[in-house]
Amino acid sequence: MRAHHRRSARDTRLRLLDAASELFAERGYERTTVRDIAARAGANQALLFRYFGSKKALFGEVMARGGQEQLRTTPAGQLFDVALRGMLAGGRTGGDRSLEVCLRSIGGSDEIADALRGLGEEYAEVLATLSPSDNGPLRADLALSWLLGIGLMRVVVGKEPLASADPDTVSALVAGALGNLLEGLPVDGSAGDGSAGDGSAEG
Amino acid sequence: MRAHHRRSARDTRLRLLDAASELFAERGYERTTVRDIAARAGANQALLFRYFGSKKALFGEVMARGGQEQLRTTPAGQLFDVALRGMLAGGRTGGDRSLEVCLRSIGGSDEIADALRGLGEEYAEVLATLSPSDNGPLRADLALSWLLGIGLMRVVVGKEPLASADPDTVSALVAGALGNLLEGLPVDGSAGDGSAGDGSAEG
DNA sequence: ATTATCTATAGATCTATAGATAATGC
DNA sequence: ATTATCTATAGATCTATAGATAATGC
Repeated sequence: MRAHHRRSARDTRLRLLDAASELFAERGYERTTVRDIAARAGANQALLFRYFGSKKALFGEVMARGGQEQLRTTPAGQLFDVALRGMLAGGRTGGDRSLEVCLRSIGGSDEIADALRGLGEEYAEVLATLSPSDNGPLRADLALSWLLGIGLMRVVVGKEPLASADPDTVSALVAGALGNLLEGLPVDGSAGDGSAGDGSAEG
Repeated sequence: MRAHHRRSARDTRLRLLDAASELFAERGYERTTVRDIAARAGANQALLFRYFGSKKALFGEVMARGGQEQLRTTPAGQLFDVALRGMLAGGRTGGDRSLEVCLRSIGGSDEIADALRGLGEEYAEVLATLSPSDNGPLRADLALSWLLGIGLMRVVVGKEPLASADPDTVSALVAGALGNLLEGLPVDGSAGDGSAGDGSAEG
């Protein structure tokens, strides 16, 4: 049972934010109502508007909060595999679910597509440093597309056998094929020394 | 100007079906209203219900109509490339847009996810025949995931440079990488072959 | 007379707000 | 007294239906 130690606007605000993060990841933006969020947070629905202004503003805070943590804490060479595994886990590891939120919210509104494009640009920028060829950015987009497509089919659509496949197997298959595409990907374990992409390439 | 030669229920029904196909592909299921459809078809909104019963039933007819034509008319070995190019064209070639409809409608309702899973199963079944290995179905799912992910990033999200990339270039890059996956290269031949894989270090 | 089409509206959501109530700090 | 919370409802959609009207075939 939820224990409302005291009446605290800060606590309630945080509970709303957490509830929104979960529900957006589970159902996407459109299918989550403000009443759903308030109910899970154990708060009154009117408080959501008091503390966040609007449902869209709350969505913005959710995306801003998690979002780029994974990007900052992961070396470029491991980013793809880490993000893929996070997606394959589907929230069971408590990691960042921003990509999942976007996947489930696509089609909802242009703002959602903008959010996914923005997040994608940050991922792709890092991945592009792994491919020295002139179309490195395109290769990075294709790698990111695969990541999202796998999340779509596994987590959102639930297509078998992918939905129940062992993460190690999926990761190995994808890494093998992607080795062709992103030359810097540590297919052999040693190529991705953290300095490979130096950070000077794309800004 | 639209010329209503005569009052024909059959014609009106067809115009509604066409308008729905276009709009669902452009905006997805949720963002398309029955009034939008009726307006584009030049028909009254009430007729949609008279002729199809409900918006969902109309969606079902749209999906059933196009859907599997591509599957029946394309040899297995070309299916992936044909479907990928259809997706890259994004409706400009007048081909089947069922996959695009699904992509834009994801998150709308469980029925949509069901529709995409069903369509995906038919594609994956064909693709699986290209990979003789024991995890052929999984490889097929991964190929299909890539196809959908590319459509998602290019058509729905509009991520650059992928969104403006030359279809031939994209097709060549993807085919090169997928050659590893679908033609049975033993990427996953034995789990102990750690050199080919992710390394067990998850990060 | 039949049936394709249109008008008007019920009924179900959902976001958002205004104003009342109740729990805190002083 | 201040401010966190709750009640009640406005206002905007959207799907779907009932019943009226108008264009066809006989």
